[in-house]
Amino acid sequence: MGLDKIDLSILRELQQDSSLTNQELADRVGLSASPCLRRVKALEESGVIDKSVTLLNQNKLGLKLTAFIQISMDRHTPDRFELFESTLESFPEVKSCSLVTGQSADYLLEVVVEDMERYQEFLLGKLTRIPGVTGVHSSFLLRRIISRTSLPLDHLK
Amino acid sequence: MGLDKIDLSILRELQQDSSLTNQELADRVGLSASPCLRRVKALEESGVIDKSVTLLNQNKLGLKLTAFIQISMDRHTPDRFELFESTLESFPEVKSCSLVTGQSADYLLEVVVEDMERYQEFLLGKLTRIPGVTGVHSSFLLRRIISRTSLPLDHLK
DNA sequence: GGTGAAAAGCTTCGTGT
DNA sequence: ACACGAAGCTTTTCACC
Repeated sequence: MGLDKIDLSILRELQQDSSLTNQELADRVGLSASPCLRRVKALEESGVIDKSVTLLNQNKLGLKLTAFIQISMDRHTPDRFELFESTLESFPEVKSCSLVTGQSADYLLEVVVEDMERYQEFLLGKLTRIPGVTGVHSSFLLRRIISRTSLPLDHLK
Repeated sequence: MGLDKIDLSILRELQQDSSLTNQELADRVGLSASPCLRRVKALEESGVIDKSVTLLNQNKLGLKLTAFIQISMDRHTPDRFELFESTLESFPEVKSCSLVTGQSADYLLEVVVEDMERYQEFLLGKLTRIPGVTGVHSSFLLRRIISRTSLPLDHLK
């Protein structure tokens, strides 16, 4: 699964704009249409390309509050984790949830809601009601400095 | 900027797959091609739709380590922040960087690298060399439970 | 919101470098 | 492996209803 310069160039372009036509993409990476399409298909086939999605503007949708929540559990047993994770799946407010290492927390969540009132409802009405959740530490997004959907291809050999 | 049922339905579909043809999208939301395209264009025009991007598979690219880093600064002065933020922009390892509230940290970073050795290089060679960076607390991703590129449209009126 | 026709883009060949 | 070109098809983009 060796990726050459051109493959990386294709990935870089598509990471920034998946709505490019094959012709435009071919021009940008210095190829003609057919080999370009071949490469894209191969990248999809190999799984390097996962999928293409449309990103929405949170603020325009009225979702103005982003919170990062660190959560610790009382016991580290499989049933605790399973219940927590399956419950979280049903909460639309949860943008991401990661099991992480560390003494201070077990899970790291990113939650998106309309305002502080909704956040409070989420915290008290949903999150802290899950059995096993003991520590909850919230911090709120003030300003997004960097948000790359792109992966760092530059420092790959 | 009122979004009706159909608009939300369009956004839901595109958030999951931006490679849908207009025809397929129209079928899914129960519209014919032209009004469907009209709505999509309007959503782009209004800025609700930001852009479309291709997502890559981190592991297949050899980027196997994700770290969450909490950073605190010695002083909260504009020049400190500006230098930190502009320096971070040049680090390809940084997937996201957010200025956040809280006593324990000022910034929250998500960093993606190939392995622990690269991470160490990033931490010692790059991050901690930025003036003003005092506290650095890392935790590492064990397992991704939820990762939605989608925003929660379900609980919008 | 729907229809239909023209324009543009994509796919898949084959041939040649 | 890539470039080129043409046929056949789907999609997009307009008019207009």
